[in-house]
Amino acid sequence: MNREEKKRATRQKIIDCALELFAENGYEATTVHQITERAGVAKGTFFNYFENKEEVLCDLQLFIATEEISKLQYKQGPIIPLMRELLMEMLRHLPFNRSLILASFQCTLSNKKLLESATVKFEEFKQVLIPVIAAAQARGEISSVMPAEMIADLAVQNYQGALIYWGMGLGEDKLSNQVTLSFELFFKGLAP
Amino acid sequence: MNREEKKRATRQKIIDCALELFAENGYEATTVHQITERAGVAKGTFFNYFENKEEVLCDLQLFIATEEISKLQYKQGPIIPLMRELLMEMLRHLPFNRSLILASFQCTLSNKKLLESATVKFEEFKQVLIPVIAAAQARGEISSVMPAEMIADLAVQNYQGALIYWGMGLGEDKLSNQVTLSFELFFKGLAP
Amino acid sequence: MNREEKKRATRQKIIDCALELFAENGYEATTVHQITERAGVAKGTFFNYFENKEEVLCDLQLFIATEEISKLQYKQGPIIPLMRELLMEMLRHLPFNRSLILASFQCTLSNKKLLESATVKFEEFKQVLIPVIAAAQARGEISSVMPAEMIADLAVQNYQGALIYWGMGLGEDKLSNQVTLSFELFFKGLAP
Amino acid sequence: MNREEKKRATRQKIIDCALELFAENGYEATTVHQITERAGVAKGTFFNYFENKEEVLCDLQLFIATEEISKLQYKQGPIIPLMRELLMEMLRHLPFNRSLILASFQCTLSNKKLLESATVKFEEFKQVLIPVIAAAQARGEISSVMPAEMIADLAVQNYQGALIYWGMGLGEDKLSNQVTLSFELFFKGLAP
DNA sequence: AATGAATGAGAGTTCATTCAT
DNA sequence: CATGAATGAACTCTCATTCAT
Repeated sequence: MNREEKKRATRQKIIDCALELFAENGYEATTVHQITERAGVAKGTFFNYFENKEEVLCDLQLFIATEEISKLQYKQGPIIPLMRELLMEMLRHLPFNRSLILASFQCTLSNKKLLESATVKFEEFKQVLIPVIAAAQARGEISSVMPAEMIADLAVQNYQGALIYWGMGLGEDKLSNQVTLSFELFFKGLAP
Repeated sequence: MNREEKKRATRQKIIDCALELFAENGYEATTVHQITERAGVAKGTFFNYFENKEEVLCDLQLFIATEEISKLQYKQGPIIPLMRELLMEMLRHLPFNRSLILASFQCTLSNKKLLESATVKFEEFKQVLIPVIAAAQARGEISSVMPAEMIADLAVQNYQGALIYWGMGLGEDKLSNQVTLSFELFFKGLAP
Repeated sequence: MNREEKKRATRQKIIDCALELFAENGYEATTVHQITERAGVAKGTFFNYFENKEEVLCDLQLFIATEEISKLQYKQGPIIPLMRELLMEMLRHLPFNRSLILASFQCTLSNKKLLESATVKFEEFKQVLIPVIAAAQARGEISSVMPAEMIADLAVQNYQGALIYWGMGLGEDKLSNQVTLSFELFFKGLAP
Repeated sequence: MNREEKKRATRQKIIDCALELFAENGYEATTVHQITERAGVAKGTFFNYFENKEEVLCDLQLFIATEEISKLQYKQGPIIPLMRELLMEMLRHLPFNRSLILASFQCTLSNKKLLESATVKFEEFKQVLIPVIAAAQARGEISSVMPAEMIADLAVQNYQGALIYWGMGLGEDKLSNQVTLSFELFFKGLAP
């Protein structure tokens, strides 16, 4: 392992331990000392990699895999399998651990910047969905009773709701089942 | 205003200012000093009313009006109007303010006791819903493809999801619209 | 019980509870609130009787019954029975409780005024003893190897030592036995 | 001075200043701020070395040099010179300063753990003395009127009594004289 | 005389951050 | 680049004391 790799490894170790601890105790209650201790580095090392404690948050994976979403707009075909595929893809980027999901949420809510950024991402998600939904409506695949924008809103809400609900320890055993189920019902409701 | 009333007023003032500040800055970032300053009392006064900072949280209204829910089990009639009525009743106990809703969530997530209590409440909500849903299925009002428990799970998730989504500043202008919309789609999906 | 008596009773109740608590937790660790709570009065009442917390200390019985001591100088006869009588008399004014004795000491040491006053009292005790001892030496009752002042010093030290030692839970079961024993040996050492 | 030495120096400086201040104002009345101010370090530094304020006490020298005492049991010869030697050895470990002695006592009394530990040490001291005294009685060096245990009790009491008495500013100028004098009389009383 | 809500200075303690080594 | 001792602002919480009732 050369110097560059070692640095990346240290950085990642810190991030991983940080999220672990955030999941256990919450963002505010977690101290830099705890993080470095678990990561096996000195306290000062933390500040060689991050300007301040808040900055680790920005490196945490959020619930929204922006890249996956943006790919959606170039895809074609019936909306339902498309959405299923997208959801599965997004879930692949999430931790398969309830408290980690919840911790991500807690961090997001406890930090103005992060909350803002999450809101923006949701909004982007929605903007990508709208034309896809509108097209599906035009093709008669789903009901046109509601405007596409409203449906997009409900879809995003549905996605987020499933995540938090599951993160709280409720619902199906596997997150993917919880999300799948939610969207099954969702699309049934949208049947034309 | 006599002594007893004054006491109650002081206590309420502290609670109100606390929630306000939690909504602005989050629970952890809010200091007791800020709370008392805004409430116009001395710092020590806070601790005459609450054993510690954490305890104010317990006086905060959560998203679940347990009493309203438990009434549900004694009611009769078609499930959809019943649920609509329940939802409206529950919303009446919530603050009509996005950041207050979000702050409630943040507080819940930042405090183990509160999180536990919220989870329990959701579970109770679910348990009340299950027989109501099962009965509606028996009467053929809603689809029996999914077991009642699963539907109950999705209903609670839907409720919570709408609240958070709206709390983040997304969706409809009015919370009640957001919730109504969500459940409209939800019940459409459940059509037999 | 008339008004005046009631006042005295309240005052005494406060003093008693205070010493009790001092014995349990020490002077500094005892709060006025604890005292008034145990005494069954309101916090404010404490300050109707004492200017401040420190002042209760002054009302506490110390280890030295000054009055008894001063009587000594007018008494006559062989020194050993005289001293025995004095000691027994002094013990009668002490609490028969190890932790109360120890608490008295702790209070004395934790308060400059009280320490000063205790030192003065010991000095007075010594001054009363000196002529008595000198007279006994002149009568040949006790050894003249040591000057009277030195003997007086050792006597007072002996008295205090027995009290503290017993207060710590060590030595004889009964305080009077511990003191008697100490002085028995003391006087044996002083045999001419 | 390297890093490790500097650490030890800082720690010792804090301990020294703490005891100084305890001697001046007592344990409870001394604040961590005062200690660090006098030691010339920041307030936080105190807590890098001690978990809390109470912990400095544990580093304070008590009145009983346990090691010296335990050596006693392996020594032989007439008891009186043996005891003289032991006492002198023990005094060598004590501060030659009245208020420091008194402060040690006050700290001991103001802290349950410390009091317990001091009582245990006194008890140990006694247990070491008992066989030594019994042997001396068997050899006819000292009177057998009192049981060895009782004599041990009085010896320990005598030692402690001399310390406190001298600590209060009374008695001989030098502590060693006060202790020597006390034990001279003590052993005279024990003459067979 | 008794009450107890209000006060606020000040206590112990925490912890993100710095910087000399 | 890693270290960890030092920092000090800021925190929660305590409590003797006051004073309107």
